[in-house]
Formats: sequence, structure tokens, C-alpha cells
Amino acid sequence: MPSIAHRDERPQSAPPQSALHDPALPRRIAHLDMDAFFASVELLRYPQLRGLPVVIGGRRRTPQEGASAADAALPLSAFERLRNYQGRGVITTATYAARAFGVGSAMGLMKAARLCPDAILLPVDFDAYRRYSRAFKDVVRSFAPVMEDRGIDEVYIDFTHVPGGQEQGGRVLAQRIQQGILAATGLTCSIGVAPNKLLAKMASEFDKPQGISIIFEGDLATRIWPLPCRKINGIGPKTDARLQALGIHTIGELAQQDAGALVRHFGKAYGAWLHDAAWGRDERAVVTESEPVSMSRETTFERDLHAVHDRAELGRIFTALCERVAADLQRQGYCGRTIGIKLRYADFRSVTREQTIALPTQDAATIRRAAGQCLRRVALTQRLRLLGVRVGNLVPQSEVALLPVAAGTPELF
DNA sequence: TCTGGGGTCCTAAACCGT
DNA sequence: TCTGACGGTTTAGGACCC
Repeated sequence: MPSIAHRDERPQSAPPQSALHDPALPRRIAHLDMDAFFASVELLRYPQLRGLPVVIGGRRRTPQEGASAADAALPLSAFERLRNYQGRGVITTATYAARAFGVGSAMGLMKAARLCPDAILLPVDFDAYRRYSRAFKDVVRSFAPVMEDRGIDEVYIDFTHVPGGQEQGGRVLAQRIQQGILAATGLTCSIGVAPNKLLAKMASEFDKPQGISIIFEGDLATRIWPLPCRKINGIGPKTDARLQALGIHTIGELAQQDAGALVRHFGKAYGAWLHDAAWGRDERAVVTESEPVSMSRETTFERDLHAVHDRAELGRIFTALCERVAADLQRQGYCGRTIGIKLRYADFRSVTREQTIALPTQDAATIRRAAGQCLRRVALTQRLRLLGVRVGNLVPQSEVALLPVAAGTPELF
């Protein structure tokens, strides 16, 4: 389920959970995952599409194109069909009816159109999803205040000291939260409750949709070890392939490996983490707030562009990206010192360049100037398919004395 | 017919100063 | 003065996640 990622799940220095209240209570951590979130929101807005193959995604279209105004009375003929889609783009979410045709997240739309030409294509409407996201999180917090935001459609919740949080291992509270969210939004979700985040995350997938799964430490061998390693949040396709090459397919097989051998193969931090994860060990706390580290904007072009031949168009896009990042920074009240660019060539290789400036900024022209210097450091002979602008090293605006901008240097575009 | 956009964190190398 | 050992910061790339 695509959305806005928040913080990486992979190994990091994990401050141990502080047992503030009653250290005798066993830690019960819930992971709540909304069921097919984007698609479910769209089906609330367009109930006439229920049961039909619907995919969400594609490049942004103007509001007039396709079906944009939420209208339950809109006839089916008003919706754009996948077969009529032209150009780049991937599927963000597909309804279960569409998945039956073999289409799914991250699939190119042209390929999906061949599998299911009659599918209805809806544009992504992040504003709508954000409204529903706020609504379900408000419900969660009304039951359990220690909630960690994990992006648009999922959260971790510390059940340990919440009334009902220990009953039946957390099932009672999980049911209340599910019912509360359904009543407030019309949406369903799945919840896993376990001794820690790692296991809770896995548990929430056990019984989708509308499931509740309760895991205790003693369930490790029976319910976790039979699963493929890929089910561990933090083992992606690359690591999985390396594990497979070593003959390690399940979490149980991973757990049986010597920790030292894993460290030799995967490095000190990651190797040790793999071993811990296979044994269900995870001490990370549920963190209720965090500061952003970077903000970025990027765009894939309708067609590959050439630095020289399409210079004017690239320049416009580049400036617009800088302006959007600056607007994001200003709206959210941050300034940043590290300005970077990312570009992707037609052959899909990508490169990044970045530069740290003297003072944190949120000014579009300053960002544009620094990003322009980064751009001078990359080869621009090949055609480009993507351009991005990033500002990192963020500090809250309130901590920065904003100074006038220095005179610029000549730029490429 | 290839492959979106917005994030986080880790690692290794380069570089700089003590 | 030269060399080496560290250690901190910046930079580029990669892996992973939603």
C-alpha cells in the first residue's frame, strides 16, 4: 500500500522502552493497517464502482479529465477506462476486483491495460486520503494516546497501559478501535497485537481484511518461523535474494543461523539485526512525535527530455520543483542547509548531487541557486526521465534567523 | 510496454583538522 | 617537518518502506 513513508524500519540505535507506569505489565504493541486504504476511500465516494475493477494511479491529470468530482450519481460512462490511458505511470492501488485480473500495485498502467482494459482508472486524490487519515487517527488517539504515525494508512499503538489493552492480549481494545474507526469513517482495518513493533507489524497482515491477530512470545516458533524471510519488515528483495542464495528461506531457518555468520555476511549492524529479528526481538519504543529530516519534490516527465534540446522546458520544471519544495518548507515551518538534486536518465540510472550551504533556507531562489550548482556537476549528455529537488538538514523555522539572500552565480538552465 | 513520488537510514569514501 | 592515527562532517549511492 503506497503512501507517505515516515521512518525506516531497519536497524537503528533503538533506545529501550522506558517502563514508566507499571513495569510488571507485559508490553502490548499494536500495529493497525487500513485495508486497501486508497481504494476503500474511493469506493466510499463512488459506491457505484463497488465490485468493479478499479485502479488508482497514473500521472496527475487536470481536474476536468476523468472522474474527479465525488458524485455517487455519476454514471459509469463518465469514468475513464484503463484502455484509453496513454503514457507513463504505475498503479498505486487496485481494488480486489481488479486484483483478480492480475493487476496490482507498482504495475505499469500500460501493462495493466492489457490485462484488464475495462478497469476504471481514478486519479490519486491525496487530499481526500489525508482527510480520512486524520479521521481514523483521531479515533485511535481517543482510545489510546500513545500512537506512532507511520504514514497515511498505518500506525503503531502502545496498548500496554490502556484500559482493555491487556484483555485477551489486546483483542478487546483492538475490537473497540476497529468499531470506532468503522463508525467514524466507514473504513475497515486490520490490527496485530504483539510484544513489540516487529511482531505486531507481521501480525496485522495475518488476517486481512478486518482481521485481529494476537501474538505472544510463545507463538514465535509456530506462527512466525514458518513465514518467508521477506515478511520481516526490513528485509527487502535484495536481502531476500542473498538469503535465498545461502539456502535461507524462512524466518525459522534464519533464526537457526549463527549470529556471527550473519554478521560476516551482512555486516555488523545488519547481520545482528537479522538475527534479532528472526528471534522476534525488538525493543523500539512507540514514538508519538518526530521531526522531518528532509523534504523533496520530484517528477517524471511525460517524455524523456534532453538538457540541451529541451533546455527551456527543463528550466521551467526545475524552477517549479524548487518553488514547490520551498512552499512545503514554508507551510510546515522548516529551513534546510543541504540542497540536493536527483536525476534519472532514460536508462533508469539515477544520480544525486548535494551541497551544504552556510545558512538554512526556505527561499525558492536560494534553493534554485544551490540546486543549479549541483546540476553543473553531473553529465547531461543522456536524456533525462526524472528530475528532483531535495532540502535536508532541516531545522524548525523558529530556530533560524532569516537573512537576506546573497547574489547568485550563473546557472545552467 | 518497462518501472511514481516522498520519505528514512546506513555505509563507504573523501576530505579536513588535530 | 614529516608521518600516522583518529575523528568529525560532507557527499553519493543503495536499500527499504508506504
